[in-house]
Amino acid sequence: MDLFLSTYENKLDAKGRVSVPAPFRAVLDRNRSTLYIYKSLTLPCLEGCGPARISQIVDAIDEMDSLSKEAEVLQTMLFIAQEMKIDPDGRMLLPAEFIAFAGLDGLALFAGIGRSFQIWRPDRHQNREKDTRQQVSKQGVPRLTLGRRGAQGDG
Amino acid sequence: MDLFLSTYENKLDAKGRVSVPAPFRAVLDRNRSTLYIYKSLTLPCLEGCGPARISQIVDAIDEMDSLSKEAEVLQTMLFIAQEMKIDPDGRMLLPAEFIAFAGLDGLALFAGIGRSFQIWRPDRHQNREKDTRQQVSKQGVPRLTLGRRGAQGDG
DNA sequence: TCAATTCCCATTGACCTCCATAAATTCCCA
DNA sequence: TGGGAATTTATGGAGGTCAATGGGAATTGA
Repeated sequence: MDLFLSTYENKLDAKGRVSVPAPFRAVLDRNRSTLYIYKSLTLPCLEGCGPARISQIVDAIDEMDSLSKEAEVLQTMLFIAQEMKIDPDGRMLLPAEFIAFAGLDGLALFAGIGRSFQIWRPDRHQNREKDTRQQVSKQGVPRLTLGRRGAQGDG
Repeated sequence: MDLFLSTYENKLDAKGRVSVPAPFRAVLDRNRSTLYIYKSLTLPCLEGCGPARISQIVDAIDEMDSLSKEAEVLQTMLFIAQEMKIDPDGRMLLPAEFIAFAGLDGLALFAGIGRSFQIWRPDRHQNREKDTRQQVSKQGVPRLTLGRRGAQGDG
């Protein structure tokens, strides 16, 4: 199974170019997938995904009342998403608006979270892990039910 | 996957000409599709799509009582739609009525929302993203049935 | 003939590709 | 097991290409 995992910290040059971590590129190449980046609706970071996730959103919109609040949220996800072209050296060009939104300043931290990944300003991400550990020590961890769901063909 | 995504802001000149964003043209060209523009029935913006979307509307009308109010609404979408010619430089000529309807004044913001796109006066559109983020912070993101095995590996 | 539209050309600037270097990792062989 | 070579990756810079845009000429139609 193809997954985005681990974290990588790469430099963001003055033009807004940043290398997509090679392991992430490998996942995309394997599926001949294009890469979509959008500003998170809930966190101060960027998110990246492949076409499958985009298709889900489009299909979901067609199923619902296109004037509902829910549909509008999903439509927002579409028009804030951008298709990224990866150059021959494995870099993508982040629009200035995205850089500003995530507060990136010369560094970009890629955090793989399974079927998608996030791009953080490194120091913000550090706080995030710390905060999570604090919360866990207070409230414990969520239930993690590793049912047979995950057992289906992974290879 | 042929979809309209992301946003682009182009200039509208004194003749009413505006460049159709190259990625949108690519989608239309790939399907040898003509472009249709019409005034939104519900929002102060224009909408654009290819023949496939028009066909969906036509089919929907055929399914319903042709004398019903609902059919009349959908028929309205059809007779206000105009086929756009795209000149050799990738521009279309917006009718004065369309420009006035959307309140365009020298700028046109194209917002891709999947199988269609919208054309907004930029300042009107800015509020939409902001409103959506407020909505999300209150209500959360709509459920996207992350279908079992929606995993083509990249989502 | 006038007005509106379509086509053509030139300019600008953003984007993409190419090249070159440096660092890190992997591979190979002793 | 260790060291060195080869490959891969990350990064910086420069140039070519293409999209966007403005202006004007040619065409069309009333």
